[in-house]
Amino acid sequence: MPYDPSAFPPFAVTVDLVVLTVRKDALYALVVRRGEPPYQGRWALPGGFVRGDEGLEAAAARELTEETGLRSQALEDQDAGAHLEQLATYGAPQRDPRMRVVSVAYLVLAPDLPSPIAGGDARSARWAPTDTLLGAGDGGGWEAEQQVPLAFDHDEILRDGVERARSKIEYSSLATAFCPPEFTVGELRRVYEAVWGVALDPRNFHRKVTGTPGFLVPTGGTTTRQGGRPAQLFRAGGATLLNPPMLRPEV
Amino acid sequence: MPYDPSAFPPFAVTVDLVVLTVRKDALYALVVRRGEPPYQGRWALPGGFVRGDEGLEAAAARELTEETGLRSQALEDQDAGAHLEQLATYGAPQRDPRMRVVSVAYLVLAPDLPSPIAGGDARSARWAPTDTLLGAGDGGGWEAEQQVPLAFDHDEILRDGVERARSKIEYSSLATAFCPPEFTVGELRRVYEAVWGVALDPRNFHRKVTGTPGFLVPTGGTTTRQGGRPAQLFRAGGATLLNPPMLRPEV
DNA sequence: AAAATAGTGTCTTTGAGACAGTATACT
DNA sequence: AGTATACTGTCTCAAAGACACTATTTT
Repeated sequence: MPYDPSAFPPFAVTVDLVVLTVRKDALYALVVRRGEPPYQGRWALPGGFVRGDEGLEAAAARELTEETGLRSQALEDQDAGAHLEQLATYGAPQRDPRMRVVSVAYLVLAPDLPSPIAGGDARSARWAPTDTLLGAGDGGGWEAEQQVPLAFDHDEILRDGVERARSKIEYSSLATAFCPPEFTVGELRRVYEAVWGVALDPRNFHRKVTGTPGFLVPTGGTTTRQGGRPAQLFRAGGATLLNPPMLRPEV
Repeated sequence: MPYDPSAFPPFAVTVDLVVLTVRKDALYALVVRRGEPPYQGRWALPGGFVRGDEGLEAAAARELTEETGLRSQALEDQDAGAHLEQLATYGAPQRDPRMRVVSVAYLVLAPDLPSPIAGGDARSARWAPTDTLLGAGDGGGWEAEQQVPLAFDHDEILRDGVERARSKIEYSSLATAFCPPEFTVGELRRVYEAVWGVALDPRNFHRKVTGTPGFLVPTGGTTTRQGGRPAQLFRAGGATLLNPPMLRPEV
């Protein structure tokens, strides 16, 4: 089979973003309302075309900034900015009725933002609980939620993104990407509880997370923003892989 | 930013395959020799264009069959056929000097084949140790191996594929994909040792692997193909996720 | 007999999970 | 005082790793 560069079918390539955050003890995803057909009026994941001279991750970072005002952090860069990683690529022949589109999905983990969506059109973008978006409220049906599935195959993409986030916080320190730069052990625990949808023992969690080398670095400060006894403040340590890992209960 | 389907830059979309197998206690990858420029004469990962009416995984399975004669197993299907899963997508603007190409890489785990490459051109395809291909023989340099890097960004893709295989056999039963339909505990252990590049205690490995529910099912037969006391034969059990996982030493 | 591989048993250490109990804030 | 959150200590159980020992084959 010779490699014939002149005889290839043309594709459109897009990036779609699964932007997750934790608020009100639940996992939320960013969705935008579609203004044109197909799926006009339906909610969809933010995304757009990759430009002709632009890398895939650059396109994802650009869309992220355009839609949320968030800056993604380079993989090396610590602090400041959301975590961005490639999720998977979706290219079923009929996933877009107009033409052949291959979409490279990216996963973004961001701290809860004071201003919900900066830079975007507030009427056409919102944070929605992933449980609601995926129709898990009740038997898995959409009807009970009076909610309609996301456009295109975005339900599948979102489901894959949520599952990736759930498993990655087990063996990496990525849960800190959902937290502000300084956070308490209790706040980190609520991130795990929201993402996994389980309750964790606060005492064992505290002992485990502070005992894992490189995970947390105390900043010296304390806070009482949760009420109760003042809690020590931490920032993310240098470790990216956790050893031992955080184990998800009930497996 | 309106969604304008008429104004998208055209891309070529290809699939590239990281086909891994274990032979002679080492991890091998399938590479093909390029017949035309660019990178003429260099080794590359097998792959090709996605057709206009073809899904991505279908394209990967088709290329796999064309290059190796292997059939991939559907995700549901057990037995027979190699494991195939999406790895990642590579789309740097200049990764192909001729045009803009986005390549969706797939990872294939296959048992060692009696006939190295069935169906392909034997002179232009071969199995090569991943260590050699990645220049890990010696300080990471290519010179010592008298070997040249793979074409395009295929070194990066291969490295990602090997790393994915290494981590997936930890918490899934995928190591059995490297084994024939019936295999012994010792053969399975040699797979782990080859993929991870470490030595494992045969006794603890045996106790652990036979004690993990759903991992192995005894077939009743025995074999002495390894010499020594006859070993029980097993086939892969239904479990895909291992609990507890196999832990990679020295982490 | 010697060597090789298969398989079992036993001990020690580590870590997960349950949970008692103490510390320090707010109401 | 009562309650909420933070943190420490202790116990038990499960599993990992080290390794002695037995079993059954080939050379």
